[in-house]
Amino acid sequence: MVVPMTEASFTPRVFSGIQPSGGLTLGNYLGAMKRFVDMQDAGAHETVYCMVDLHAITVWQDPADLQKNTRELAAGFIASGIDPEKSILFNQSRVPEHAQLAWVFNCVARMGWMGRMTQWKDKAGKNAEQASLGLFAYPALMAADILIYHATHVPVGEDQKQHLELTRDIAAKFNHDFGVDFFPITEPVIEGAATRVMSLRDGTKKMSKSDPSDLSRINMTDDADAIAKKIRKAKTDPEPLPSELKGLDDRPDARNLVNIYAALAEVSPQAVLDDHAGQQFGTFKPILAELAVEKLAPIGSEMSRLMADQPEIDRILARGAERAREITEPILAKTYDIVGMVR
RNA sequence: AGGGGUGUAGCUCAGCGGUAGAGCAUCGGUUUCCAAAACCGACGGCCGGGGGUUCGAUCCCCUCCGCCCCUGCCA
Repeated sequence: MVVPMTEASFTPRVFSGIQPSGGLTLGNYLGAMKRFVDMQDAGAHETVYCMVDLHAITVWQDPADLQKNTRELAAGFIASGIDPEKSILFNQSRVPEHAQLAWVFNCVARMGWMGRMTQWKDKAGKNAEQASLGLFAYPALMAADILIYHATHVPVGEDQKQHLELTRDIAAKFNHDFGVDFFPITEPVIEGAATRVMSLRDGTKKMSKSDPSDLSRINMTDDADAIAKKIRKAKTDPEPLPSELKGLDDRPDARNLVNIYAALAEVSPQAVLDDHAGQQFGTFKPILAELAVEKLAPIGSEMSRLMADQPEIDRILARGAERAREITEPILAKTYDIVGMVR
């Protein structure tokens, strides 16, 4: 594998990872998976998608659950439209170069950089003493995830922007320290109209797998009845749908349902209002439920079909890892050369 | 490492020798165009683990584990 040495000649390549920590929701699907599929199908970049199990264990994971969640996430990727031949799909721990490059980056990154990460401060908080060392070092592993592929583009949500900045800092410091132009300065791909899917019980909170109420979220494994029920019980207000988006400004719950409809139907929110302005929720909800069932139930059943064939999933991931290593092995080897490891 | 505190339902806590209770959360019902609010109801706990005293331990004693605070040690 030829390692391109100038910005212009880096292979256009997208890397993105999702933690297999369980509970794929509609938010993951509309916010990430669907975009991953679009990028894959657009064909402008090579696409590398990874279940980051090594990141997951920065906080406690039950081993049996972790295995199940990893396979379920893989099933979710495939059911959502990721083609394991078009894209490279695998779980992180199967490609050891991630962890190996992360160690090198641990020695490039500075404690101070890590300590400033807002996600670290949020998650560890005042209990930093009992947080794992891995949670602190997390951003260095993430930088390795990206740079072991020389990824030029990474789709990032607002919450990951700071980590990508750090990835760029690490790449720049590495290049500077060793006097090379080896790692690309990865560009963020900011989603335009990012679909932020909010809780069905509280339109001001993000839809989350950890919300105590299962009615607050739609799981990708929910069947048609569950999907319909959750939409029927979703929080709303007493007003009919407005004809203009402005009318949703202070109606987070209503806006959320409109946004979900728009994302599922692949139209703009305004287009949804054009069709449904004046409707009461008693009318709108069943229509939305029907749409959601139509779009999501097939994905859910495909997931369970795949989950029933575990050897097939494992085979796909093993194959994905093989393909990944064709990229990562030469880049790690070159990195070791640069750093001065005798091989 | 030493001293002190603490560990009871998902969460915050009450109980303190006779095998547990509240609020909130969750779920269901009534209501409502659907929801929300309100009201009604339900679910939910080897009372951190082990040992001991006792007729009997969540409650007393010992020990282990986890967490919090202070001091020290190390750097």
